[in-house]
Amino acid sequence: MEFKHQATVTLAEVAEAAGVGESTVSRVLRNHGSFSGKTRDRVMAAVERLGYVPNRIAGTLASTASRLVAFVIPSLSNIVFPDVLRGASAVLEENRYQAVFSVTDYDPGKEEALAAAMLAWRPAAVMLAGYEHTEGTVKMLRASGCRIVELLDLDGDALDLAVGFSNRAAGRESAAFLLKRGYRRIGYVGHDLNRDTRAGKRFSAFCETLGAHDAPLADREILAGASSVENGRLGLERLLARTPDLDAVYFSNDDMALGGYFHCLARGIAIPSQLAIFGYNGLDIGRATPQPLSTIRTPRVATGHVAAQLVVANAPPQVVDLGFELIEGATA
Amino acid sequence: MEFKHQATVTLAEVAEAAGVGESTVSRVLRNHGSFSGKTRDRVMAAVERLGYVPNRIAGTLASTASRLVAFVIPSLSNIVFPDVLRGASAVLEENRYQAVFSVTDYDPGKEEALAAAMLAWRPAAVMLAGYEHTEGTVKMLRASGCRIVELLDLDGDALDLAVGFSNRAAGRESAAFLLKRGYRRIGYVGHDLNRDTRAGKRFSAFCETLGAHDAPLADREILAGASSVENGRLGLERLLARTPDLDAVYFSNDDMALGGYFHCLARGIAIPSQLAIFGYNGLDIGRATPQPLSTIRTPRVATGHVAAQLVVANAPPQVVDLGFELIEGATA
DNA sequence: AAGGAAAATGGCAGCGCTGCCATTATTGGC
DNA sequence: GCCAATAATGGCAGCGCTGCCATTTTCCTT
Repeated sequence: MEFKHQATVTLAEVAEAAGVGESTVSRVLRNHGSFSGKTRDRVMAAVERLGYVPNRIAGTLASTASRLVAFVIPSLSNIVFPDVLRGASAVLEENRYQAVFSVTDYDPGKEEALAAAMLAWRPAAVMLAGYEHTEGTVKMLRASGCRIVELLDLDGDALDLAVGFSNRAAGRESAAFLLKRGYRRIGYVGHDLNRDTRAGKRFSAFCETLGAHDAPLADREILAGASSVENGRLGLERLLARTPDLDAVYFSNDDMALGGYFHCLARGIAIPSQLAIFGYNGLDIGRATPQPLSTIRTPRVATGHVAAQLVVANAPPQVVDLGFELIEGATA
Repeated sequence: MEFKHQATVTLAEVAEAAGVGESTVSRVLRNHGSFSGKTRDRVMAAVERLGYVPNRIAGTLASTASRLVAFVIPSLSNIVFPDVLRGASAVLEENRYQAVFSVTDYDPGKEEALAAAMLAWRPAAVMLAGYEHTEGTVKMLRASGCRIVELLDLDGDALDLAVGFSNRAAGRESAAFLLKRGYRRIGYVGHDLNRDTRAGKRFSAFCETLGAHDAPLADREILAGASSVENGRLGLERLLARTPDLDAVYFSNDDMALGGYFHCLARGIAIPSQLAIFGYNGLDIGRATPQPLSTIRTPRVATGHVAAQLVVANAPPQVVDLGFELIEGATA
């Protein structure tokens, strides 16, 4: 059922038509090596006339140098990953690299299978989210010899390149901020933390910080499934039903926090006097709500951007911490 | 600066190690043709032992059959396109196809350049947004012989496959709904319509329908740049400053509409009694706001899903209308 | 005008695999 | 136990390009 390409024009045909050798056409098209202006014109004319489109498959095989970059990402629903792709694709396109991707649904087993499938394309680099990979994935990536970029998480040991920030630090600073503001009865609303290990790291650092200041987490509500606005709303509703005297709630991210915010609006719960809300990600929408959301802005696009630049430049192994920014907002 | 792969294991080496011929290894790995169980085991053992990863570049070149699907999308910020990718990638992964993408920023010239770059990978299919392409793009795609899928727009003539719904119908139904609800002083807040031609189609059909019912568009505010919540807020603010007596506003999409909604919340404008708000896309967040957003829900994920299925099945040229759903909500 | 460096060009092996064909091993029927 | 099917298997050309090397042409110098 695979598609068979029809009569495509080849380099040899262009060479024939232009009355030059194959290597000359190749040199002209890649603008590499020397050739006369006259020859260039004749080649380009033939290319134009025949509608020749170089075959990168053949080119890549012949040169054993790849301009593919593979992304193995957990999700496309969580805006984080499209943002990373966006940052990366701008750089990659400029440098005539091609991005290929696949989505793991936060499943490490699937990650391994998809990483294997990607390696079959012999990419210049594989970009993955975070540090949590199966042993098999790590072994395979190591053996492949291609660059490995771990994104959006610096709490662990990098295999090769790593770009992002510390989720633990984000959790810590979020807690410190709420404590500084005087909140003591703090709850948490989150989504499935086993799958989203980065959210898990934020949460545990958050709790540790609270504990260290004698204000241990008062209650938590963890919803199955992915993060969403509706789950945030529902989560806060349940949490407050159980523990009504909270004075602040930390959400696993802005989507969830917005759900909480809407819940408060709908129930007439005064923010932040009656209940404070704190998110994570710094989505644009959080800055357009009647009260700007208190949150942490993460460098998602920049992460993709820098990661792609490192790959394009074939930079030596390194860890790049892009940090994050706490946005005070008006909800906490 | 391109990356050179190091000593990779080849089919020939596996064949050697397993003590069989190359073609046998190839047959075993692709589970195609006949071979004995004993041979299979020996081959698989050798594959395992050597850590062999097949080279799809070479395989694709040899078979001249591609399992790549190329996406040329306008944006990754607009949730629409990640949603389409999500729907498609699930199907593609199941069928061992690989997705490659690039982002045009709504620039037709860039679309042409990127489409050319994609064709160089000899994909089984190229997926593009809508029908508006440069002459060069169309010519090139046609000549490539690969499948062409136009997404999210059915108002025009399909080149090959098309999956989505009619934006004009969406605009029409939105207008009809507002009129039916009794609104007569209707305004519009939108983003750059020259670039986002689908939003432009909705808008013109919307206006035509209003005009046909003697309630022509009262005023409009078009903001430069991409759609965003903040632009929606700002747009409504400006629109109302100029034309305060509007009773309803149609937004180019839900992001913009949410901005408008937040503006009303912040200014104490009663929704929908004082001002009605209508969006487009049917984002989840619009259902979690205190008043659910009145909007049209579009089948974004399904569009990607169906498009991928058609490609995988190598279906004959056709147009698939997935329709859309009007969500009454509570803001209009 | 001759010599030599530099520029321009062509030829061809080979990247790692698949598809085709030829060959050899098995199997079953009577 | 013999012959025809059928199952297994190997050999090798060739997918379209690039990289290397050899060759030819051009352009200076002196």
